[in-house]
Amino acid sequence: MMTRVSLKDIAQEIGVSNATVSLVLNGKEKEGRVSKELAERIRKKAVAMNYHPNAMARALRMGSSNTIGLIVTDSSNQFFAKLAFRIEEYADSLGYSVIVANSNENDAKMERMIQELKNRQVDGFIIIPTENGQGSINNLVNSKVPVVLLDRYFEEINTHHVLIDNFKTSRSATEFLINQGCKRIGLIIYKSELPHMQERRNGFAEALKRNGMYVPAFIKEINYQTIEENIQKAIDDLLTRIDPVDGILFASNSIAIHSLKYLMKRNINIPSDMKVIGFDENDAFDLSREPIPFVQQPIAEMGKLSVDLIIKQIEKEALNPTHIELLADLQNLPN
Amino acid sequence: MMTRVSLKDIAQEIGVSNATVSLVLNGKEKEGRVSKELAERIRKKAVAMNYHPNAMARALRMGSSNTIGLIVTDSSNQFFAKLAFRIEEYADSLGYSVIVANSNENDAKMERMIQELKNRQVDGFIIIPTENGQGSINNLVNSKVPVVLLDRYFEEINTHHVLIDNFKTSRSATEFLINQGCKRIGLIIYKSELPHMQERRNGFAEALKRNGMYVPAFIKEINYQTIEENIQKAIDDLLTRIDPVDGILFASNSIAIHSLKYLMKRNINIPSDMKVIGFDENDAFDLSREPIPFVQQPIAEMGKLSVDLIIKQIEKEALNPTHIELLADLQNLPN
DNA sequence: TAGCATTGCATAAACGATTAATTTACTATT
DNA sequence: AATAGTAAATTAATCGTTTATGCAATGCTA
Repeated sequence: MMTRVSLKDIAQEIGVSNATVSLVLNGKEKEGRVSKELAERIRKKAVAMNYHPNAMARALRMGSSNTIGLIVTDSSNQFFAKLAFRIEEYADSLGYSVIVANSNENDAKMERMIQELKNRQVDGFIIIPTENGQGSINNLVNSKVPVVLLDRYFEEINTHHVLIDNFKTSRSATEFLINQGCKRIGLIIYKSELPHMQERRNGFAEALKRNGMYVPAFIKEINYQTIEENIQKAIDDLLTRIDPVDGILFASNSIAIHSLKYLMKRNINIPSDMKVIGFDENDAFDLSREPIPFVQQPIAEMGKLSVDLIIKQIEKEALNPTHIELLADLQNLPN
Repeated sequence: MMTRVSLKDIAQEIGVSNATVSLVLNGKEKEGRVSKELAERIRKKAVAMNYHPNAMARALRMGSSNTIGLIVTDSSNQFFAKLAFRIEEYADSLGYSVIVANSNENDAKMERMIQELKNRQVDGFIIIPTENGQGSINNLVNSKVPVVLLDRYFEEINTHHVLIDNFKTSRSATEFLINQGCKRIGLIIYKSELPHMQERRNGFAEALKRNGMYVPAFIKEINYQTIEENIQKAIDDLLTRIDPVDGILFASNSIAIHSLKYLMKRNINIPSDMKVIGFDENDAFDLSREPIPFVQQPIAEMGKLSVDLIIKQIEKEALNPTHIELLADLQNLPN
């Protein structure tokens, strides 16, 4: 590996101190009072020698790295993948790099990733927290590390967060099914104490109660780790009742995908036999027999807002916890 | 931001030099000859003080960071997203971190990302190169930076690469369509000089020639940047001929998705009106009216092999360029 | 022409780790 | 008792930056 060009190399070539070179290359020649001609010579030399600053050395010295740590639960999930992509894209345009880590919905791994990213001197975190990751997040917030929670949050932790209004969104998704003529509507949702899931659940319940259609047994809670079996069982349950459901709301992207696969396997026709609506966009929703209606979260905007929030914290220090709740559209609705 | 605990802090607390602390925490107490009791005290203290080494300082001093730079063209594409996920997962199990960057199929951005990752002292690169990124890759290889090309490669650059046998795979995908009874088979493929695309094209042609069915006009080349319009035009062309095609091979994941959406819009029924086969898995393939046959690349294995290759280079230096070509299965075939 | 400000640059410490070289204090050997 | 050997630690240099401080030389003022 060819040895890299350092400040010192430029300094030696020109015959000045590396302090001078550093000042010039950081545009501080005014304050540093370096003569125009010398500054110009240094800049030329830097380009000629193909100099690039060592980000590690700089981060070490400065105590900051112009880097944002992003922790998602599963970067291979299309929703999070797009979110990560947008975040990287926008942060890049503002001169920040992003390091993405996966928690796999595992609290311990999230904690480990936080530590790893801290070791890498990231200036702040955008995090999609895991179910019981409250402690880890709390530690971050208490130690004044810039944090933005994304897509999910904790009631007890008063920090910045960006997400959609899950209650309203879920309610209107449910209302959509009602308007489609469904009489018995089921919900497949993660068993989770996280408020964003609770709100999806509550929004669902609210819509049904308003219409006198609320049946607790139609709500099926499943585990992330055993999603496939749980979904099959849930659907079997919902279908083999005396009063089988005629509509289902899927409370997440993965739930929707797995459910649709199983419904297909069971030869249930959508929407003639069963009407459904899912969360978060997926190519599959557009390509199924009939387009599958879904809740489209404003991914680019969520990404942009969380980057803005994290950078504000990084650069200004003081900022009152901002809670952003965006509206989500329903897509692929039948006309 | 609470100030982090450093080696020096531990050293001061215990009243020894930081050299001693460093030796102990790196398990070099034997060579450094530190007494058992002191070593134990140091270790205890480190845990008690919640010490975590500063990765930047270490990287700066050591000249390496235990980090792999991964450059993909689009991390929001399901194929690359899963690849990245597997790579991160496996590298993590070996004690390496991965930093993922996007090139957006843009040569200049790839070059910029290479530079950024270099600045971050990554120890090696796994890269899915862009169309004209040959120069950038060549520079890396020439300066002895560990590199593994993934999914694509360049004829002229003799470096490590991991990909599938695109010729054979494409040929058998085409043969599948032939066996399904297709008489006029089209191909939608990126206009690209990259050998992996050429091979997909050649494999396609080979299968047709063998069966006396080769018609150059059935091959439609499209641009990545204007994929949507190009695909629509390509499909329109293929369908409005005097001899319209009755089967299409899609040479990439995104091509397949866009094409399927358009075919659906045009009300072409698959597989009754038209038989197709795509590349790379996608949830959408399983959920469409009829499951869409596709070439399933061995993603986990590709990821694992490229990580192994890059780490071997990082740790051993000398290693003859290894060219790995894996076999890919056809999935979702009708029985 | 002494005094003072300004210009133009160099010096050196610091960030947090690693490690070769050195020092110190014993113990063992002859 | 002198010497050598070893165990246990310290010292100090180093990685590549940034930046506060120092120090000449020059210009300006009175």
